[in-house]
Amino acid sequence: MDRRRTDTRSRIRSVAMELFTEQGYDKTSMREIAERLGVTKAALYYHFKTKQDIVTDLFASLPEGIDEIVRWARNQPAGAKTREEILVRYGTLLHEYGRDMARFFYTNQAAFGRHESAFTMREGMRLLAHAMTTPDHNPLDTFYARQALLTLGWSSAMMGDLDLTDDECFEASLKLGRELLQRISPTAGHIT
Amino acid sequence: MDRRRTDTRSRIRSVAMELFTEQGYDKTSMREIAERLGVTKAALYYHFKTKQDIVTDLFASLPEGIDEIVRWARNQPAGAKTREEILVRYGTLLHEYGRDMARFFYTNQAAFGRHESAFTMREGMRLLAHAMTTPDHNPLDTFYARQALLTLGWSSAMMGDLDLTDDECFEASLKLGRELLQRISPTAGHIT
DNA sequence: GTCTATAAGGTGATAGAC
DNA sequence: GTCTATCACCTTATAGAC
Repeated sequence: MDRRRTDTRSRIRSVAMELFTEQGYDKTSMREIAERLGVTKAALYYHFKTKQDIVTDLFASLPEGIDEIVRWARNQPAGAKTREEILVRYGTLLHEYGRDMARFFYTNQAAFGRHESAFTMREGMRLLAHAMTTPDHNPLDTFYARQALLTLGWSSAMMGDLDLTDDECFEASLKLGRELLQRISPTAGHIT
Repeated sequence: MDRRRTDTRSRIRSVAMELFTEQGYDKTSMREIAERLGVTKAALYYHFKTKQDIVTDLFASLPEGIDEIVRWARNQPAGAKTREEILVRYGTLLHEYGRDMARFFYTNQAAFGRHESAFTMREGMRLLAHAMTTPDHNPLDTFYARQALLTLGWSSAMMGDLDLTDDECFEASLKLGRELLQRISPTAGHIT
């Protein structure tokens, strides 16, 4: 049977995720991952060509999710309603991934700073804020849009120690995000 | 004259700051700092015992600033007015340091994760949110307080590319922060 | 798929001369 | 204060046997 063909691969994924969130991407070595797993470094390199590839694999569907929102938004009329829907979709996307993901990305920004294909939350957030302020992209409006989106990201990343469930955090930050969007000029995104 | 006694030391500080914000703390090596400065690594170690010491030195007055706010808050009556004043003081503290500092701390969280004396923005933010929700520390109120404080941090850290001055960012995020604080139960912090 | 062994080079940090 | 030289160790990644 090859039912277990991908077993080691997925064990690598989960151990790596564990260590990355625990101590950071840069501070976690392939040796460490291999040791906790009880295999050798070389075994890791059979499954993943590089260290970065593990991360890319872990969050493959995240840039896809962002991209999907952007594409969806393109076919919508610009305005407050679309802005809010983008916010909700972004929040839902992060919420589905869970707290570990958000914490991982928000704490390890430096690790994926200026690298070729590496996806960053910063980039995703900026893309969505851009879509939310179509077509004028007023700087102050963009500022508000970004802050609203960041509220969603941080809600999972920095509030883990509070006595609130994931769902409660999600809902609370969605409320805050919506409120921040109200600051955007009501005429933005409308043909005048 | 020993007027220039600290010249190299301060040049190290500014070059290190430059590289740290540019490419992250972990990805910047002592060799790199030394090279850009035109000195040897050993010279660096004359001025700073460790790499971490450079960072600690760069932001020495930041934990002091936070601490001062916390101490001030202890002598104030709990309630909405004190909460708002904490927010303003925190914002002003960050604003005075400038964008580079905020960007540095918000992007390099992983580098100072679980380390002895290393100050983290996360920790400072949590202390202040705790002070803002005295004495009951209701989880949802703490959530709102943290989000309000984070708004201030992000304004300098993630908005650098927008066509807004530092002052404009500061004022805009202060407005947002104040608004978020309104969510905190009006009775919080008052003797009932 | 996983192993041993090793390449090739980088890291923070120190000793001791000048 | 700054240098050269070096230590001890770690890193990512690969070749080739099993």
